[in-house]
Amino acid sequence: MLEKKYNHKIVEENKYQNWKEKGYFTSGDLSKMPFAIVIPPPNVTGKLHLGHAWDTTLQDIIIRYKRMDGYDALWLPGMDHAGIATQAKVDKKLKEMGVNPREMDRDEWLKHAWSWKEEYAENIHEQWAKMGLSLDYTKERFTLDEGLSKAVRHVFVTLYEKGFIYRGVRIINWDPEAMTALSNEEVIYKDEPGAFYHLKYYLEDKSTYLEVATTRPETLFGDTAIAVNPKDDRYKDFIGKKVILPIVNKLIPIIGDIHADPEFGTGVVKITPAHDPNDFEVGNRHNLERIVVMNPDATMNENAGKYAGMDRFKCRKALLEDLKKENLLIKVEEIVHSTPHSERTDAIVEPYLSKQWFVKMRPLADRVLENQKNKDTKVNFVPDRFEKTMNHWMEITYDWCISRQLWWGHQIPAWYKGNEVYVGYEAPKEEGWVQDPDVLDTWFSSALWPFSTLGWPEETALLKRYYPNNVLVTGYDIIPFWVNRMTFQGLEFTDKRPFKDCLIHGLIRDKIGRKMSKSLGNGVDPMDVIEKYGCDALRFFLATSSAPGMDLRYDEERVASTWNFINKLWNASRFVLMNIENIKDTNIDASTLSICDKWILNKYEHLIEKVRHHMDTYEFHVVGTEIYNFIWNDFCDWYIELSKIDMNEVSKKVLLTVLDGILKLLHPFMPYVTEEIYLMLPVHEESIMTATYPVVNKNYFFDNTNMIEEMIELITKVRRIKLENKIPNDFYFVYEDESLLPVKNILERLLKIEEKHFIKIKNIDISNLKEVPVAYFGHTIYLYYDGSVNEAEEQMKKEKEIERLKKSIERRKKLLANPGYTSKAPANIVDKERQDLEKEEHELALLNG
RNA sequence: GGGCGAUUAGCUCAGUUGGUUAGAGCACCUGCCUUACAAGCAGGGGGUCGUAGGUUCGAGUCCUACAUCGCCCACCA
Repeated sequence: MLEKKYNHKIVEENKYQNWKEKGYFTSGDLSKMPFAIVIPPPNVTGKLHLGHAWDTTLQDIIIRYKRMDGYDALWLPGMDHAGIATQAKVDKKLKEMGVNPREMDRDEWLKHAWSWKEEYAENIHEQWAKMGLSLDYTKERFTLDEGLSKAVRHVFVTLYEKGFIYRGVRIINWDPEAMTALSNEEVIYKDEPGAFYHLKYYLEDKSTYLEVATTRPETLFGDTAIAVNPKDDRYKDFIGKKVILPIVNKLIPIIGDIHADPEFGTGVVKITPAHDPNDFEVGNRHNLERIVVMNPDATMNENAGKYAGMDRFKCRKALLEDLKKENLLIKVEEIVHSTPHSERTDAIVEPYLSKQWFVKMRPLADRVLENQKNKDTKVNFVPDRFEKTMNHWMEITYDWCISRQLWWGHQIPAWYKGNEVYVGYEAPKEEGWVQDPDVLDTWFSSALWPFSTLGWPEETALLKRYYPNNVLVTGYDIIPFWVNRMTFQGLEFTDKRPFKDCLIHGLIRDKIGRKMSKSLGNGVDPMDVIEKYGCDALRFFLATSSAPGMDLRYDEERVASTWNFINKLWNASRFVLMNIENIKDTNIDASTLSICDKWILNKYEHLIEKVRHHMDTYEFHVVGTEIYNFIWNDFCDWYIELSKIDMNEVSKKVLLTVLDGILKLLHPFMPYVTEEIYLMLPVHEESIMTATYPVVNKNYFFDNTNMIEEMIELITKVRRIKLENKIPNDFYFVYEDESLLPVKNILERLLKIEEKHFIKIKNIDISNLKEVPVAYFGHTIYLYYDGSVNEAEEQMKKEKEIERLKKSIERRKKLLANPGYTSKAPANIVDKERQDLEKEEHELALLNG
């Protein structure tokens, strides 16, 4: 027998290990239709947070549903080496141990990194298990494993040979802390207070000066021109003359270039081609020299003269002092401007001239845009508005900087010998070739994940069977980094979309809507939630608390209320199990069903229909609401109560049928508690995981169960009247016609009517008692009771009710008199309106006596 | 500057192709320890759906404008 209260700790113990050992998570049954999802590989940098819990819960729900529904369901697990993030963590750890990681041998450093990876991978495995995720571990991959590395090399070499990968000197985003290049997507702009420094650039003859406004004065050592707009009347005559670069005291030209916006600042802009992407372009147009003024760690280099060796911000301060002394600083205008930060280290990113590897994006992006026009081959975003996010990115994207000055990652398969470059799978045989020390952007390998994990570039059986994947589930914040790149690489290398559907969810926030972050200290560890409320409660909460694509606020009260729901299910199951011990099957002769049995079976079959539909459209919040309402309101509040009145073999089988079904419907959401209860049913499979997802049984569609709905309305109404009028329990229930006799027992029980007080109207003289007529669906019953109190109060209530009915009746009559309504609205809607009108007229007539 | 989302009960959120009296959880009020469950049961109160127009027989839902909040992208000398 079940415990009286649901205990998630006992229920969740040992089940995962058992499922895993029995091989329920393993895909590969070729007799079934394939269905595949690859997990978004978490970084091996730390603990999984609630966002991961949400993302993986959604996937597990889909995969468990499909598996029970007869598919060969593959959910492929894996992790991401997360280049810059992991390297930063490993470095930090080494520094804490008193070691300077940059002075280490690369191979020695990598040993530390791999042991870090092993440690964190184990943590992640433990957390996946706690979450109950039905991952096929036999196919687990890691982005740095041999097969995936081979895929990465193949892609690099192929794109290089096609001319889609090139090496060049460009302005890139430089992270001076991690000392590596970054892609645009890895730069986060934050509004921060700063200043516009207005400087004097004197003309060669010192006759006058031009006022230049800059936010980064320390880059002036790299100035090789100043620019004005050729159409700017204030300055156009200066074009071709020269100015004296402050402090440096060398001459640089004044050029005319449209980059200078007459509306912005002073209209005069200093040009620093090696430290600004726009200036770089200007420099190209005017053949300007590029002078790099900083070292990779963002200290000033020898081109900064006496400031060499200073940090860029210390240099700024010192330089401003000197400018002031020389009377070259006009003013300091305080402004707020957006400052680029590194996503991983938060260091202020320096636009930096540097030789890097790039992917030429235009042809790859155009192919995606073209493919999205074909509804049979495009990636279907859910909700579909997120397609715009991808398409917009494809329209404006420019070349992707893929080289990173790191050790943790796929080393670039390029070798140099003098000025010669070789790109290939293996090092050239001859002596003297040196491999590029850089590694590839983490996202370069992640972009191949849907197919590289299945053995590509080999034409493996797995690839043929599970590619394209059926659905990818991720948050909208990852679309630019990952979804977009998987899509163009998928199309380029497999000629197919990587996945048919892309289910997008939002971000998880704290109770007052803030992003969860370490600095705010508002993060919630899913393992703590599981400890307190259980995995099933957390999963159901996460999956059903928001509409697709919307953000989700973590609210512990709601998790607690989910726990209550599970407890309700637990106790309903307890009741059923207590009553069906002798039942051996669920075979029911339909002719023996009572009207109550029919009523619940009919509702149950319609539930299956709705649930399947919303599961297929990923509307898990609707599924949750439907199941919740069915279990709590229909099954527990009514059917179980009704079944107590006349418990028999048939109703026992109905109880079992419905319980069995709701456990299966709930299993994808709540794997543990459903398994626990399911295995106690008198009829069951080896595990609920191997049971079949409920299919609609049309034999249990009944269209004549309205009587139960009417009875429920009557009971509710009488209960209310009893409570409102303080009617004592020895009241009389008086009926006029005999339509209620079939449910006499039910009424007596649920309304607590004494048997001898359930009477036909003429049978007894109760004229000394107070009478309350109750109308329901065209019929009337009367309550008689000793009610000498509250005469005035009741009269008021009665008048209020009459007023309400009159208004409502008037509204309905007006509506039904409107030919536009009756001719255009659907017939069933109009009929309902007529019926409701009749009902209300009947009620009004009663109240008016 | 471009795009997207949100605005519904005290709080957190749902609301399917428009169907006319807008739902849930939590909180609140009343009455109950009824033999599955008091973390429960039986009832109840509470919203002019951000504002202003429009389309329609009918608008929370569709259109236009505006407001407030948030996010993304671009720019930022």
